[in-house]
Amino acid sequence: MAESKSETQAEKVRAGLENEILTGALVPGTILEEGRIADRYNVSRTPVREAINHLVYAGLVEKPARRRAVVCGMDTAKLLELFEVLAELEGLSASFAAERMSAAEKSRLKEVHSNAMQALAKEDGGEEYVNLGRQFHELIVEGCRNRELIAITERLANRLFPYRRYQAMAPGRLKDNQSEHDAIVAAILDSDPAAAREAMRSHATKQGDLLVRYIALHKVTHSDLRKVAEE
Amino acid sequence: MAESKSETQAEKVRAGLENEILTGALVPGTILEEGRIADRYNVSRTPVREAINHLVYAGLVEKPARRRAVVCGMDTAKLLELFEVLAELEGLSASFAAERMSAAEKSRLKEVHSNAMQALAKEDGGEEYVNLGRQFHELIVEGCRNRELIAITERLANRLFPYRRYQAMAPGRLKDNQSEHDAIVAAILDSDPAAAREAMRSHATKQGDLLVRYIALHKVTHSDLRKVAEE
DNA sequence: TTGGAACAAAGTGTATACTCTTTAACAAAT
DNA sequence: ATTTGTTAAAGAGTATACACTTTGTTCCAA
Repeated sequence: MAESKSETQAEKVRAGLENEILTGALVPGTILEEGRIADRYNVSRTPVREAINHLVYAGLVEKPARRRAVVCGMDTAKLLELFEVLAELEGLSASFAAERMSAAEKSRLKEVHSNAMQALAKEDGGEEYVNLGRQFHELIVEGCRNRELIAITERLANRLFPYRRYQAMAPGRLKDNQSEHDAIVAAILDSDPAAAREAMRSHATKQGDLLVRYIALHKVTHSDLRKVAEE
Repeated sequence: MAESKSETQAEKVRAGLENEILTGALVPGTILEEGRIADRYNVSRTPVREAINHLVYAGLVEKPARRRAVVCGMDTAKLLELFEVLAELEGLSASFAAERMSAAEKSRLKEVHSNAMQALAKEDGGEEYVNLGRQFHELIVEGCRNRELIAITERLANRLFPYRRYQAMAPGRLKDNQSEHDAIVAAILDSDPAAAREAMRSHATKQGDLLVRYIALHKVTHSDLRKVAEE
C-alpha cells in the first residue's frame, strides 16, 4: 500500500467505521459486508475483519459466526439495561472523584461547569452545551483514579452516545440538566462521596428515562436518529 | 483443514489459550508469538491473530501495535483497582438479585450455599468448596437480570480468577467466607437489596484485600502462581 | 568493558487465493 | 398463495506469500 505511517490499516478502518456508526451515517441494522468495506477503504479484507472484531467488542456491531456483521440495533429494553448500569458506574466514579480529585481537577470541573452555564444562554440549539456536558462527564469519570472503571464506563458511554443526544431535546431539559450538574459539582467540591454518587446516579438515570420516554412517545425510527445526528 | 465442524479455528485457539492462561500453564509475561502458536495448534496465523485480539479485549493479553503479544502481568496496584470495581459490580448485582430473582432461583442459591456448608467439612484442601463458591457468585450475578451487567462482571471475574484462589489459602478463611455468604443469602432471600449489596460488596472487598496482603507477605512470584494452579 | 552502528534473523501487517457455508432466487408441489 | 427443494451466487474462514518493522547479534571504536 501507499501511505503506511505508524497507524495500522486495521486501526484506520476501525476508527472510520466507529465514526460512521456514532454519527449515524451507518444506521443500526446496516449490514457490514467485509468485501464492500474493504473496497470502500481501499484495503484488503484482513484488516477489515480485525476492525469489525474490535467493534463487536465495543458493542457497536453484532456478528454471529460465519454470518455477516450488522450495526447493533437498540430496543427499549436494552437501552434501559445499559442506562441502569451506566448510572451506577457514573455514580461510582463520582463518589471516587469526590474523594480523589486534585484541587486542579476540581477547579477545572468548576470551570467547565460555569462555561456550560454561559452556553445555556446561547441560541445555538444547545450544541455547545451538549459538548460541554460530555466534557463534564468525562472529567468526573477520569477523576475516579481507577483505570479499569474509566475504561468500562467510557466504553458504555460511547455505546450510548448516539442515543443520549435525544434527551437534550425535551423542552426545559437543559435547565434541569444544569441544576442537576450543580448538585454534582457541589458534592464533589465538598468531598462528599455519598452525595456525589447519588446526585450523579439520579442524574444519569433521569437522562435514560427521558430518552426512553421520548423514543416511546415519538416512535423514533432509525432514520430519524440519523437525521438528528447529521445536523 | 481436516475436521471443521461448526466451531471456527479461531475460537478453538482462543479457548485453548484462555485455558492455558487461566490455569497458569502460560505464566504472565510469556511472549505469544503468532507463528509458534499456529504450529502448536496446527492452524495458520490468521485464526491465531484473531484469537489473540480476543484475549486482548478480555484483558488477559497485551499487544502493542507491531509488537509481540504477552500474557498480562498483574501488579498490586492493578489488582486493587480491579477488585475495587469488581466489589461494586458484584454488590450491584446482588442488590438487583435481591429484588429480581425468582423463587426457583432463590432456592437454587440456598441449595448451593448449603452444599458448600457440607463441602467445608471435607478434607480435600477446599477444592470442592472453591468450585461451589464460584457457582454461588455466578448464580447471584445472573440473578440481576441485566445482560450488560452480567457480561461486564463476568469478564472482570474471569480476569481475576487465577488470582482469586489464593485468598482461600489463608488459615480460617473458608469459615469466614462461608459466614459472609450466610449474610448475603439471608439478605437476598429477604429481598433486601441494600443489605444484599453491602454484604456482597464487603465480601468481595475482603477477598481482594486478603489476596493483596497474601501476595505482599509471601512475595508470591508468577511461578508460584503456576504451581498453585496446577495442583 | 561499554556504547552503539550495521546487519541478519525473526515477526507482524496486509494482500491474495481458495474452500466451505450461508444467502437468496427460482421452480415445483401442496 | 404459501411452502418446500434445488441450485447458483455471495460471503465468511483459513492458508499462504510477501513487504516492512522490530528484535537481537556481531563487530568496531572509545
